[in-house]
Amino acid sequence: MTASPSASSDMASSRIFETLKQDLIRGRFAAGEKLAISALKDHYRVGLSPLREALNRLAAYGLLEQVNQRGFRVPAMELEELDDIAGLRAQLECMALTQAFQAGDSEWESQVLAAHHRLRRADEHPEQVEEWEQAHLRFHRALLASCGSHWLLRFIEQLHDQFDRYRRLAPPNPAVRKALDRQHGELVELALSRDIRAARALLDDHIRLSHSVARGCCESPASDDDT
Amino acid sequence: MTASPSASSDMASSRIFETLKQDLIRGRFAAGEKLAISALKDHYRVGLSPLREALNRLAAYGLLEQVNQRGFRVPAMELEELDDIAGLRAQLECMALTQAFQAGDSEWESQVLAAHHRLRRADEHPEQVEEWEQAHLRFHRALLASCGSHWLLRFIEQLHDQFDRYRRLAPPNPAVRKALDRQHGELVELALSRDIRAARALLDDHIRLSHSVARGCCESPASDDDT
DNA sequence: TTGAATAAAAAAATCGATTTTATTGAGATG
DNA sequence: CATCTCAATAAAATCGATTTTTTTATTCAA
Repeated sequence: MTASPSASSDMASSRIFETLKQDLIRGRFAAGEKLAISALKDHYRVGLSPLREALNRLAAYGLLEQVNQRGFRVPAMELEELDDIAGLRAQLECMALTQAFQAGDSEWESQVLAAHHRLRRADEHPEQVEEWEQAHLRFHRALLASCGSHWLLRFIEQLHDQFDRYRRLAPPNPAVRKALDRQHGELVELALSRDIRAARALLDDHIRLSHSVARGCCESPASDDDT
Repeated sequence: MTASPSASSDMASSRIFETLKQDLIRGRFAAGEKLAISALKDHYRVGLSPLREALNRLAAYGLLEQVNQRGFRVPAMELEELDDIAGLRAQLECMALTQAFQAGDSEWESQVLAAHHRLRRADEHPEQVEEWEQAHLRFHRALLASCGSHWLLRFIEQLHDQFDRYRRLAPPNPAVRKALDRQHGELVELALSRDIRAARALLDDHIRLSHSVARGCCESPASDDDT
């Protein structure tokens, strides 16, 4: 482990929080599923207290729902919500992009370039899915990092996690991946040239494309008992 | 049960969460203060487990900060952050307002009128601060409720709570209160006439006014040891 | 006097057990 | 046959005690 600095120094509740968060985003649990706390306890080899604290944090974050005296459940996945998440994500990220372009200095440019380079490297190993996912997340983070608004970045991160829950349902598609990657490259160029208008349009397209892919995959399970 | 559905049926951790949340927003704890868990336990008469779960949720919500093995602390209050919160709040609320005006039906209009009426009633009793605060929050909620985006409303609520932490520091000011209340009335009229442009400008002013008042109060303590 | 090392105290985090609440299913009743 | 009651079971929530970590206080050497 080179990249993650504070993995072993964190307390148990933080570790299990991160692990559970990733597993939820990766779709390891079925949507709507009720979490059996003692089963989680055994599976993740953690005590009850750290586990419950992590579950509470995840509920506050929106990756779990807490029902009064009935424990925790994985939120249902609905087409309507995906549209909401994607639409708002596009708006907020365009907002942040504008501010990032206006405030970004050369250090920001360097970080964007570096993150893009790592993303391209990760692209060379399609079998290492999680590596690419992390590089992808970090690229988008780097692009908006200089926007100056702590809270805007926080909300965007939250929406990104929510969006990924849906996006990750879709099977890998090389053609789409290729198109998205071209857009990443173009975004870097537009960042360096500070072309706000073009970059906004491109980022909007970028999210729209991911959205439509996720949408196609989200529809099918819902229409099972509906058509 | 008509008005307060799940007040007494909630479990202890939810009750203490709400109580602590209100106390944090009301400024009962000093900014930057470290929370002594066992003191809280005694003060609120709750057990350790529900208390810790509530603290974890509040940290995920952004009303507390958790330091690795060092417990919880109240976030510092900085002018810079207030500006961030107010600016983003204005942008997100204007966004929601536009969508609310476009999607709002007559039921929404009724709820806005009802909430405004309750706010005016609460205004008649300036000594009951909390009543007014609740009515005020509910009015702004009602105004945006029909915007159609669950996640946008969620973020706006979160920002509102953060903003109130700052706003509540300022001493009551009848003149300001009067100006704000006039704006509430004008917002209702513009909602009924669906004048999006004017309403956006007014809401922006509304937040800007609150912001400048809070700003004036936030500056003084910071400049104590700085000038 | 300062500063590192260490012991004592306090606080946070975690564990195991208990209490409370929801769920299930068998038997009674209409 | 459906529905209701009530015990039995399972699960969630909470408690009290223990373990781990940090903070404070103290000692001793430079």
